[in-house]
Amino acid sequence: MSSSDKAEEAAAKPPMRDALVAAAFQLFLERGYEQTTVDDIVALAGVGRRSFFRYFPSKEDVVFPDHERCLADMTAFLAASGDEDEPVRRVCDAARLVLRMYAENPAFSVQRYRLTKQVPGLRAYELSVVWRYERALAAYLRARFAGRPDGTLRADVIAAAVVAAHNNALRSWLRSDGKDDAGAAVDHALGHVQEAFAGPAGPAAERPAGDQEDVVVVVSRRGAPLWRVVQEIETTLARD
Amino acid sequence: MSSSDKAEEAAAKPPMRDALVAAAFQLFLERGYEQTTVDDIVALAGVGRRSFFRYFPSKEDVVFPDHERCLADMTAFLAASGDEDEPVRRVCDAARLVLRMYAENPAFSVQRYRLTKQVPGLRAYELSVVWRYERALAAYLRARFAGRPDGTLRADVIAAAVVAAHNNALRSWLRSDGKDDAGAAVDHALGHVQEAFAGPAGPAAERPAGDQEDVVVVVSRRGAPLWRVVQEIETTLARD
DNA sequence: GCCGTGATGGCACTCAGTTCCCTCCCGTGG
DNA sequence: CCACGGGAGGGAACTGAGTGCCATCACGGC
Repeated sequence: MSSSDKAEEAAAKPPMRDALVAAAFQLFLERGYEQTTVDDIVALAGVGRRSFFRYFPSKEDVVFPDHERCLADMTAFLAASGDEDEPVRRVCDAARLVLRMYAENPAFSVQRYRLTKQVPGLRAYELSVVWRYERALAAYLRARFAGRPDGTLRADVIAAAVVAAHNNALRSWLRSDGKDDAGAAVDHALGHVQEAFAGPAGPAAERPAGDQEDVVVVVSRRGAPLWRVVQEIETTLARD
Repeated sequence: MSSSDKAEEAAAKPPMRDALVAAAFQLFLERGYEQTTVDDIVALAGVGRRSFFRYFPSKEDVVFPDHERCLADMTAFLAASGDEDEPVRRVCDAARLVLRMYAENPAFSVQRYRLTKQVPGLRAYELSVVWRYERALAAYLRARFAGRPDGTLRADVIAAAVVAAHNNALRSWLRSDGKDDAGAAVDHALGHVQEAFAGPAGPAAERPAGDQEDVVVVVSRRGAPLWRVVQEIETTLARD
């Protein structure tokens, strides 16, 4: 048996880390997050209290054991992108990396979602994690939009919109207990964002289908005098 | 002197609360946030330790003493809005309430900005505050978009974009030490968001210059496929 | 056999936040 | 004038997260 333990340890780099996560979630689901102390966790895992804080900087970190790696993956993904890509599409693909991480362990993700939904402290921690993703996306877009007027503004807004769309789809998937098609939901949500931000500052995004006409649509309500419509068209075209 | 103290106490509802904020910021600026303990603050303010936690649920709260009131103002503002308003414009105006709060005390806001920029714990706390603003905006938009396809998605994305644009302008104003024109910067930033989201579900905002004729102008950005343009016309005419 | 290194356990400490109880002040009613 | 009550503040003691320091143990090289 000792040899099999040895093999398991060799397979998984940090057996202790996984044991702590398992023990922590068992207790969190039994008694709740705040009713569980770090001493409880290390007692169940059979390790010393000090070792817990060697693997997790804080009690909250044990709830999000793989976000650090995912964040590193995202920054690497963005850093490895060439200049030929459409930036908005690129950050949408980066966001899909996060979804993939959630989808790798649906049961775990759903459990964690239920926890974070009801524990304010965990919600706050999750916000700081999401914020780091958003800043990674924004930094990439800022670099791509550098020099453009309102480049940083545009970068920040698009990053926030991408994160919000991703989270909207992710949460509805989590609420479905992982039954829905997460990939399709995120694709759909990110599609809306790409539509909204495809044009104004980028060198025209290639549309998936259709042509690249410069389209201005003017809809006049019933009863508007024609000269007003013309005026609207003129002022609209004068802008930008 | 005791009578003057009495007068001061009568003037400001919570003299103790203000004294704690003043003492806290004095020490935070002297030694830094993490190097200042709650005991230091109450010692300088000359009050008991227990009283600190009577006024502020946590040490972080003393850094954001007026956000609770501002959040209440925003929810009241949104709740008091009639159905005739353009929702996107309405949430932009709600966001301006936050800017106004910052602009009321420029020196204080700049000091706080410098603190939150370098203390991770305060940044995390600020994120949770901002998140509550964003949820208030999103809840309003969700109610307004109820029934529309992808209504909640659109609400979440717009709320996130509005908050991001507001924060972008706010931060650049804070970095200028309160010298720039904060109102103009925020107007400009929010204008971009309104432009980006004027189309798909809400008819465009009325142009700033010009009168209020019944003319609705929908601008579809260059590069939009023709089927999208047709869809815009249909949905715009279908409403109202 | 000796030593350096890295992983772990254990102990004591700081500090945030809470609980419980005390005192003081002030107004009110007898 | 006094008794009473309630609210604001003070203070001791406690819990629990997170840290620093050191002892221990396993392992591999010499």
